[in-house]
Amino acid sequence: MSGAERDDRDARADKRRQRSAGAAETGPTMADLAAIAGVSAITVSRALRDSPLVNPETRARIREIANRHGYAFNISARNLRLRRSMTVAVVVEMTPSPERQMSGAYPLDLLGGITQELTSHGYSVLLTSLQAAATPAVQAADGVILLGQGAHEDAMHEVRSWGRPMVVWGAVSRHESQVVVGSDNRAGGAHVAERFIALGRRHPAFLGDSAHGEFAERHEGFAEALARAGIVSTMATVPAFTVAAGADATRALLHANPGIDAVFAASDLLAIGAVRALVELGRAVPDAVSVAGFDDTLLGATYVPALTSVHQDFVEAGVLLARKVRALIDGDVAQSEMLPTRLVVRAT
Amino acid sequence: MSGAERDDRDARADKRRQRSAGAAETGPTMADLAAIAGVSAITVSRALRDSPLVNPETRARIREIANRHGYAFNISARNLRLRRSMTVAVVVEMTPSPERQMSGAYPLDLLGGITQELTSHGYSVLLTSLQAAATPAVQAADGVILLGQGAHEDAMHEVRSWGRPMVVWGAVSRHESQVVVGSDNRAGGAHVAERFIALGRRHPAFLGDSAHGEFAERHEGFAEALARAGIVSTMATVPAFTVAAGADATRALLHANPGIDAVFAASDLLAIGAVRALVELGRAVPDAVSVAGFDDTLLGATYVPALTSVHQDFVEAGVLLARKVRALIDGDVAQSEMLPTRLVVRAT
DNA sequence: GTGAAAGCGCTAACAA
DNA sequence: TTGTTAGCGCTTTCAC
Repeated sequence: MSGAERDDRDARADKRRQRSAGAAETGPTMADLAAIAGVSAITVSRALRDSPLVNPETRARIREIANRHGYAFNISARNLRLRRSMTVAVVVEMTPSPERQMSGAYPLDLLGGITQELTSHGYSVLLTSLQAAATPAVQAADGVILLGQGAHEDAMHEVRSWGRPMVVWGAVSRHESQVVVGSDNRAGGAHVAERFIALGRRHPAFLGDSAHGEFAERHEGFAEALARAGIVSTMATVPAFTVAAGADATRALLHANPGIDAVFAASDLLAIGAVRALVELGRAVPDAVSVAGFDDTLLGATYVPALTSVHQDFVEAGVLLARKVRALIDGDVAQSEMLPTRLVVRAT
Repeated sequence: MSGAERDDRDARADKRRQRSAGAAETGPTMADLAAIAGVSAITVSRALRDSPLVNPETRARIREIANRHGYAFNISARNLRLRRSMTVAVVVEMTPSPERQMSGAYPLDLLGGITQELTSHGYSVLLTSLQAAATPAVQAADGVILLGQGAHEDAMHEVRSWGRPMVVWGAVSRHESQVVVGSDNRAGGAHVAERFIALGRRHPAFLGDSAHGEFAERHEGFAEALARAGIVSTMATVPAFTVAAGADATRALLHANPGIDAVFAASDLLAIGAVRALVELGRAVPDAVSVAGFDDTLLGATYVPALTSVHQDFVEAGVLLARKVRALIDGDVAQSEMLPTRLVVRAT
């Protein structure tokens, strides 16, 4: 580095220091690196982006200088210039409510898949709750992924109104006009039905709530598969998705229908409630009554008796969600998609 | 709006369309609003920020115009100008490993608290895994919150090397030089010890791993409180934090020390493993052997028998973590802090 | 109470 | 292969 160049750089830095007294120390800019390397700023820009336009030697030299001077890329400047944020907002329901109790770490797996896929393609993941979603940063996101359990129609409309590419996690069949990624809830329900049939069960019941899109799909798959075998199932609606609610509903169910010999619960939490109530009522599980849950949670697998449950792959789902927003952002088309489910047979 | 003004705005928009053909449609800018309102851009800027410098009527008018024209704030421009990102990166271990299995939704609660506190103060939450942490956006964050279980020394050093304000979730006593927020693990351990003592237990054991900072704290609090009562505890180290590992370690423990009459496991998962092994070995829980876990997970509370466990408030912890990075970012000081824990007595 | 000027750091477009 | 020019949209002086 020549003396003149150093002077140049120092002068710049001094100027900066002067202008914004007290502001955060900022490192060198591309212009600084350019001055040091004796090239123009645009060449630095190209070199750092591995543009084929720049001479390999020049690039190597610039790279080296950047490293040596601790150069930090200014992403705001790029985003301003490029008019995109390279950011995807993920809207999650994070506040657990009694009615929508978290049945495990599943959103975390979803988030893991999303983050993995997005960050490896240059995007950042902006985490928001629906309540705090209307911030400028979120509005500026290039795309939105909407997670959250339940009948989140409102959330969907709200987010859609932002006019950004959007992908939703949930019940595929319910939202034709959206790009939705979800598990094949129908097939999951059918798997359970088939198992109940194979076990010779004749009076199965479903524990859940049709207002919840994914639960409704599970019920449909279940009821249809049973119907094909000439079996009619009973529907028991729960007011909440907790163990206690599952137990209460099961007690009521058996009071009204003492002949029930199989229960398919829309979630593992409800299933555990069902097992608990059944045992209390003196019905042996699984000898007298079979039980199956949904989600294949650690909770269910660890419970005694270990719960038979329908497994879904949340990490894969997260990756898929991320891929689809990316496609949408790039102006490509994206289709809704269902991930396969499989029944994990355990003790119930 | 006068014809001339409309022309102005349209001209601008046309120009924009021309320059960046195919680029994303961009809405009006402050300059556009200014032209429409017949004021200068800086007045619009001030009005939109509720600056007291601007006449209330002018402000109202500008606000209205902004709304009517669907004005969207450009956060990249502001950040570039202000030289900060108004962003906090949250580094989470999201990929569950056999050795560090997720024992519940706790990081989600932490994330919930963090997001709530941060977004309500104008910050965005940037979600990253440690693997993908070195992206420009993360590097540009105004602050970093490091989550993640276990002995994450490496992660800490890595993140600290970025030179950003940083706050860590974990074992407070282990990292004097960092700002750490954690539960009062020692007190938690002591609570369990006191209960075991009150129950008349004389041969208690700890199930965990001292290499894990938080676990070590739990053990210390436990052992010290017991020692004060003249009781010596046994330490059983587990190779992993899973139900199976907890069960194996418990079997080995009882083989070596048949007289064990109480087990304090460093996590609920391990505790469940302990209960399982004890029952298999014909030791009644809690009649012959008392068991306590840590985290007060849904998993433990739902298990049969319902697990006695030490509760920590993760949402509150998240809020605290967020508050401390904010303080650090603002150039204030922040101290490490421990959150109280409490013992939730259930069936074991 | 309002405005003019200037520039944050980067990159597309168009030369050379 | 490299450089010049210009400007993304915002806000901090400093002036009126």
